[in-house]
Amino acid sequence: MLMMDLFRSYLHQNRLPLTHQREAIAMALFEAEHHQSVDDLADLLRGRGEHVGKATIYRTLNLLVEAGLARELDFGEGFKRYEHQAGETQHDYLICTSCGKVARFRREAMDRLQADVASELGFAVQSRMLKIYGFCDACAGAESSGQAVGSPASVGAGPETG
Amino acid sequence: MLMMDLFRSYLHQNRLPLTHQREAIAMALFEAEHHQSVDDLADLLRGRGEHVGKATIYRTLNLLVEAGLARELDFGEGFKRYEHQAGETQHDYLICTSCGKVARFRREAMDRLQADVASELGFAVQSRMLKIYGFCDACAGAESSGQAVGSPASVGAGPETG
DNA sequence: CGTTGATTGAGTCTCGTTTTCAACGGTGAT
DNA sequence: ATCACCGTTGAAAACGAGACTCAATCAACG
Repeated sequence: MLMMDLFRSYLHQNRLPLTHQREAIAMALFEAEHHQSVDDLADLLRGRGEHVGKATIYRTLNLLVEAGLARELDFGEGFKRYEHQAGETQHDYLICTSCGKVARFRREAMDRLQADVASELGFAVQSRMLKIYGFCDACAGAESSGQAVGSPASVGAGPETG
Repeated sequence: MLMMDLFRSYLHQNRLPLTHQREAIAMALFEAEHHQSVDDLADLLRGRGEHVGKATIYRTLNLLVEAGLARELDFGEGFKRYEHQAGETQHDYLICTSCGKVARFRREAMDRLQADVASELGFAVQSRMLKIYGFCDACAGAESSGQAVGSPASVGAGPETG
């Protein structure tokens, strides 16, 4: 697997040992289709009969992020999620504040806009995180749409409203 | 002050009392120019001779967010920040991963892009959070720019890399 | 193989945020 | 004004994600 080779290469070049645990954690993340939490990964590994401490999962995920092979995500759930970064181009997120569904999308225009703004304000871009919050198709029907001042404050899964 | 009136109105319509603490906290946030942490606000209030417990600050900030008068921000510092939402239009953020400086910007194109994507994917937008990470002018000079696989993993104030 | 130096993991610690609960205080009615 | 109702307050405790500790373990290289 390519991703695994890249990880091995990263470890080797930084004189870090490739342990059984690191391999198992990286494999689990690389094989996963969606963004995984640390607990997700712990469960997944336990299911495979692997004994891996959570501290090690945290440490290995940080390694993978440093290696550029994974990205850290925060959908406001109170804990982080991780997804592998298979050399894919940057993508952005739509998040349903009702059911929590996350959809990914890509727009060239977004990259251009980012480059324009950055050069204008004198920033050298490293990465970005765009999250658009709202209601997905399925959830749009219901919802009391408590709009700001004056309503019952029925905001559900309150996102990072910024 | 307009913001304060809106808050009063929100409380009244929801049959919630306007306490001295709530007024003090809201005032402090409304008067603040930049995004404040809970500790910032606690210090500020203490400096004014107001005795307000942190639990109350948290609770009042949540109220303000529900009222649509404040927004919650997370710049990856390990704690949340809040800024008042004075009916201003949506804005986005550039964050220096080296010194932590935060710059705000606005682009019409961003709103259009958001609307396009949302309608295309069947989402009803509530809000968004766009954070562009990179190095500001001042910090761009130094930095070993540890680029992904193979380098010393010298990632500094690692942002939400997603 | 043996040595070296980093990793592992169960448990502990940290710290932001939430909850608890008894005392307190707005608010609207009287 | 006064009262009663009901939500608020705040100190302390609880909570939870994530980082740290340290002795035992293990990968890697000669």
